[in-house]
Amino acid sequence: MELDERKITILKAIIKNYMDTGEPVGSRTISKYVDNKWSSATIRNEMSDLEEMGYIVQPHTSAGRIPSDKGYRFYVDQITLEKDSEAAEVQELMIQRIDRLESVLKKLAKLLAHDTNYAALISGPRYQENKLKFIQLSRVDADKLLIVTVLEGNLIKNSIVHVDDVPNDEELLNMNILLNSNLNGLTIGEINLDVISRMKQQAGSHAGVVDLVLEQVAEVIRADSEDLQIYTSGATNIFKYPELSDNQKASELLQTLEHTELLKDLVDTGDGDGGTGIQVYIGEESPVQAMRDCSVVTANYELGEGIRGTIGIIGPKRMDYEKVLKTLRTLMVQLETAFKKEER
Amino acid sequence: MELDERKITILKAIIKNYMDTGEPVGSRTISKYVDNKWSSATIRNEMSDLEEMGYIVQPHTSAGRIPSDKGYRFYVDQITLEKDSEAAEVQELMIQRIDRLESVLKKLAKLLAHDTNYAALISGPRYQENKLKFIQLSRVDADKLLIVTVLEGNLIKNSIVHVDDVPNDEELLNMNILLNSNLNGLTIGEINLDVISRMKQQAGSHAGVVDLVLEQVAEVIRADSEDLQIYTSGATNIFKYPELSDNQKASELLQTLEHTELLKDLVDTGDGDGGTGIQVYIGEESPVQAMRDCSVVTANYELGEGIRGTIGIIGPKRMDYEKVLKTLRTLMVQLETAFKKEER
DNA sequence: GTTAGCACTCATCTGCTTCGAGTGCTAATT
DNA sequence: AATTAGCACTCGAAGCAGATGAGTGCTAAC
Repeated sequence: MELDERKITILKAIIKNYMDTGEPVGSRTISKYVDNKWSSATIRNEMSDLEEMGYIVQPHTSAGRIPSDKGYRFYVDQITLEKDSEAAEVQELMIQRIDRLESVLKKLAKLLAHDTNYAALISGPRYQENKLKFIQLSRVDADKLLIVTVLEGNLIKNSIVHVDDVPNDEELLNMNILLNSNLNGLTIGEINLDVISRMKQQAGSHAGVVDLVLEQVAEVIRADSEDLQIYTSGATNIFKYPELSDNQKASELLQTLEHTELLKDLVDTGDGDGGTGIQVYIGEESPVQAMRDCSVVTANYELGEGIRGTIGIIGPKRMDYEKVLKTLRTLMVQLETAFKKEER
Repeated sequence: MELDERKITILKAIIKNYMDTGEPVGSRTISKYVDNKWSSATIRNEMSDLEEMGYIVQPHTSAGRIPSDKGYRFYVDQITLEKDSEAAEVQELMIQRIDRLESVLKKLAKLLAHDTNYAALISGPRYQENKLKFIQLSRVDADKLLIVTVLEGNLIKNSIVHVDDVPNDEELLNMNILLNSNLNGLTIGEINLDVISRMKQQAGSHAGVVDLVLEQVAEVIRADSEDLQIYTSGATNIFKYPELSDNQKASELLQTLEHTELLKDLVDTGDGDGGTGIQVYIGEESPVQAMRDCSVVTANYELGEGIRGTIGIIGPKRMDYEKVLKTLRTLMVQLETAFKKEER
């Protein structure tokens, strides 16, 4: 059977109506929706065909139809086809200043959740290669040193350590030079025993401090590459959609959103394909079990120097794909622009 | 009427039973619970009295009784009286290393939620006086400066700024000395025009950089004192308690837990009274509207140098107060010990 | 090919009944 | 005087029957 013009119109009408109401939609509703262009009986016949073809389903015999995953998929593919040409209209979004990327991302997630009325998710930037760029030791207390570690991509980490034999100012200066000249540009794998023993030798009486510092640096780098940070926002928006908010489902979904490790399949896709790819997972397509009744839209951002992460929207299958896709596309542009500007 | 021995026994029995089951408890249940020491009829009479006195209520005529807020209050007061003498048994909790206080607190909340099966909340440390302790400028790129700001209490903040006229290494060294000698020990209020103009004068050709730095420092301090950080964990645990998990209530509660600003009344109490005070809010006693069906237990931690915050547990009114109080007490001790050790 | 008409299905709603846990009260017992 | 047995009563929960109505599929007419 063919998906002719009329079937497409009807399918779209069903999806649109269902998006609005969340209720199964019947033949008369559609008939009215198309200004009685076709009678309800005709619509019924077409619906019967559409059901046979798998685009719509009946929750039970005497109810209207709702779109199936396949139906949504068709709709989404249509949208992306149509709208890809249309230039993303840039709304004024307030990304004023990237003071701390992390906090900007959190705010962004909040904004996004509030704007769309769906749940938003954002993964903190992962840095492809954790190369050391800069290390600085300073004394902050009589017996404490502050270690500032800057990684490639301007990711900054601090730690404070207690030392027993505190170097004096001049020794500190030398040690900073020592550290930077030996370590800059290295990844953690490249800091081997050879490098370490050479440094210790050069450090002389303060070899112990070198050990401490290296331990901290290793910790910092490891922590960063292991802990994938994922922030969520607006999780409770799901209560706005009856089909998701029965107790069983809501609980499961919210629990999943609370546990970062369950979400990593959503943000881990950025490996191969390029930066701004947008994925739409409808129902069973989702890699996350608890989201089989939802749709998930994810977008990968990439902010130069290999800093990349993922932004996602989680909502009911009847989400407003058009709006979400557009919002995400716009956001990507803005985020990258803002970052470039800051970067200069 | 007097709360005699028997009434107290019965009241406690009702509360204990209700804690286990979450169902209203009847006279026969209690009779069995006390090994038929008294018949159900006697219990009924006593229950009638207890109801009149306001310690228990009937959800409806033909149901058993459940404790009222007043009943819980009595119970909790009893516990704290009895157990205050008992030394808190220190379980081995893994607070290995305070590398970043923030991340430790987050983990703690997670642990706590998991341990108790209630929702946990933790407020990031607030610093009483944001005095500057140390500032350091370094060049990290051809045209970018890293500003590290350490506040009293070893709170470290970083920012990276772009500058057009980058000072050379020697100038940077001088500028660091200039910044530290002028600003150390000052609060933001104390950095007035007088100080600023004096510094600019001394900075000579790089007065612009001073401006940039001061702007960042001000931002850092302001951001820290304004944004009260509150982390929650295990929010979805509330689905384990039927009396909280009907859709309306669960949604409201979860929404509240998502919005930091609604929680600040819970953590803001630390003003007057000393460090380790533990508060128990039962039902209507809670300062937060959405928690009128819950009980909330909060504890204030104080980690020297005026760093203080709050840890809280949110659960059903029939929470295991004994366990929660004990856990929190233990935690406070551990947290302070771990911090002291790190501090040395 | 389209549509009107009609019998049929089935989830939802309403009212009714039954069931039983639990109460309060009274009278008997200790 | 305190305790207890006994009994009538209350009321939510659960189950069932019928009414309702939205929506369908099918057939026959246009």
